[in-house]
Amino acid sequence: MKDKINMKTIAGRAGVSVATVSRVINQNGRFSAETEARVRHVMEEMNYHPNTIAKSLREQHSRIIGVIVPDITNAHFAGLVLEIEKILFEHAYSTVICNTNESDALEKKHIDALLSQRVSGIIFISGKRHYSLHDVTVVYVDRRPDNYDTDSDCVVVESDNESGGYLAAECLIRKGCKDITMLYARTMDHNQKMRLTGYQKALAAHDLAVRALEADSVSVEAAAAKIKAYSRAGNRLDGLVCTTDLLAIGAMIGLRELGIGVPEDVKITGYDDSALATLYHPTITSVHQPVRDMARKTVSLLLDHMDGRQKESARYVLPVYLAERETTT
Amino acid sequence: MKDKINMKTIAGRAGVSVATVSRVINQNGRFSAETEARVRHVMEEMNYHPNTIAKSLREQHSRIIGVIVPDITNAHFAGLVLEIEKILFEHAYSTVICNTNESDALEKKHIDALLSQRVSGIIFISGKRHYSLHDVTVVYVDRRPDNYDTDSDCVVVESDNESGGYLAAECLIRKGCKDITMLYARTMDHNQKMRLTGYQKALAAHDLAVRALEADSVSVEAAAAKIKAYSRAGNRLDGLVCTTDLLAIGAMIGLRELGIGVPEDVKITGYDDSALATLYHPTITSVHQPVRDMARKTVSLLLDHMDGRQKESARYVLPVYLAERETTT
DNA sequence: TTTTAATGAGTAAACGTTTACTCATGAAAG
DNA sequence: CTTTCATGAGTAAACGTTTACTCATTAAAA
Repeated sequence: MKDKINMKTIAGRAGVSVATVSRVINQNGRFSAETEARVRHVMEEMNYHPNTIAKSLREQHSRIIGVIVPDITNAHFAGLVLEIEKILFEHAYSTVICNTNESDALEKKHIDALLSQRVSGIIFISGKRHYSLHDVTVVYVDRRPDNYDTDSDCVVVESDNESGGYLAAECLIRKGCKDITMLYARTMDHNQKMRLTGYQKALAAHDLAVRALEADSVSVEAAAAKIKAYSRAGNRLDGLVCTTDLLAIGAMIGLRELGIGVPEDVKITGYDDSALATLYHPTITSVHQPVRDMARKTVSLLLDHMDGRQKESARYVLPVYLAERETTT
Repeated sequence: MKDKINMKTIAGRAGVSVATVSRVINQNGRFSAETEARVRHVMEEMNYHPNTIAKSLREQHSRIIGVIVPDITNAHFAGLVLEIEKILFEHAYSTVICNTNESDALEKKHIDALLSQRVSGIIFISGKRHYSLHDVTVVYVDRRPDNYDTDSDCVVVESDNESGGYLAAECLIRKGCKDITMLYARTMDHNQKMRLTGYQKALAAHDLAVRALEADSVSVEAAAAKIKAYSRAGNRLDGLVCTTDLLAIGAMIGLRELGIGVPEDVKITGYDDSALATLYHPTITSVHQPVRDMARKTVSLLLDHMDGRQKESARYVLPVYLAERETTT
């Protein structure tokens, strides 16, 4: 094993003390230009990388942010992670990713591991519960924790789900639909509820009857089954607001099997504006969430709270828009 | 600021020395059952989490693995990351995610940051270049680095792209296609080339003419444009092997605009067996890569090399299979 | 009873940084 | 010529662990 190279090595080779090397690296205290040049040269030569672990120990913070996400495979979450990681890296933070696979036990384990790592902060993407982690600043994005109301010191960044539901429903109404239904999945979190609320408000505003269908799960099969059952039962239907692009696709598959055309007979909206929405045939009208803005806001809030620049808890709701496509023409 | 709790705090409260606390935590040396109970109780009580940073500094390794990925948004990469993170976590390793966005400069920066963090290992997902990082063990997955041949100490896990190309072509031949073409994207890496090779071998084995189309990029639009131009130029076509599901979808969109039916007039295969393949209409026959196995193999190789249990470089090629669906019926 | 061995637990050094003190040098000010 | 002050750079403590040495106590062996 060849001997470790550390500051002492560099200092020795450059004929200075470790303190001076540290000062050069961090552009801190005082040092002459020629000292700097000599130190830098040796560092290059030996391909030296300052040991972040020792630095973290000394400085008492790790410059690591933990990101807890239910499933990185979900395109919407992946988009958020991508942006968050990018922005954090620009601020010289590393991102450690934690997949919980929706398991509470796994989430707990991940949190413990992050606390042991003395992460500078934690971002929960679509986190269900609010943990009051005393020593570390926490931001929730994409979903307000279920116990939001009870506990106050909680920072949340969401998109405007109620408006999303409203916009989708309003679009169908504008296109002349009279028998509109919403299709959501059984596992209904706060976001889904808000979308439902928006949908209800839009219909009420136009004196239309409010109906809703609950699929057993957020899957193509469940959506197809539900919509087929609904249609076969003789219910009239010419507009469908889905809480997810996947549900919209499932619905279309179900309707196709019944020989019902989209958008001729039934117009449909999805939610999330995922890649699917533009690739599918017909292309899907979908509510677009400002993923990049959400990531930006999340990171800036996190950094502000970490610096102590801001203390109060807050909730930010970012605007959405409707991307109109073939399913509503 | 309330005072830090560390081993000394715990030791004091439990009436033992820090060494004993450490031994209890790590189940190392000797200690009595009642001492253990007392220590554990105090730890619980104070909600103590051992400081990984100090531990890492002392033990000279971080138990962090860096995963460098071009784009976490790509479903295939996201799947790999998900599995890798899961397996690593089971082995008590953390995963720090590094998106390079295909930028060499960013990749370099990420590598420097990882080396400074003294990561225990680095996994390159679909990495272009092979870096000889002396101090850290490296495994490449999904793609063999371009300079693989020149440098020897390099561990690679791939799936069998040549077989994939062969299987896809063979399926079309079996279904009676005579005028078969491959559609690939200009940015052709080693994997794409292997798929092309497999395709060529299959056609040659059945004495069929080998043709290939190059789309300007791996996008729906480029694929649609290319396939329309090819068809309008009067070329016969009844089978199409695409190197990506996205290209397959693009091709179908282009053909649809020309009134050409899939699979009646032209049969098509995709590659990656992404979510799109089963959701699209018609569902897409696609080559399935063993993502989970690749992740497992990658992690086990990494751990073995880190332990020094294995030293030699190696290349592992995992088998693929063809998921047949509507586009080839 | 004496010797030997096993057990439980403490002491202190080391890991690689950062930074509060310190100090020598030389220039400017008196 | 003395005093003051800015500059450049070194010394050593601290961050929170782990672990090689200790050593006292007690049990087993002789």
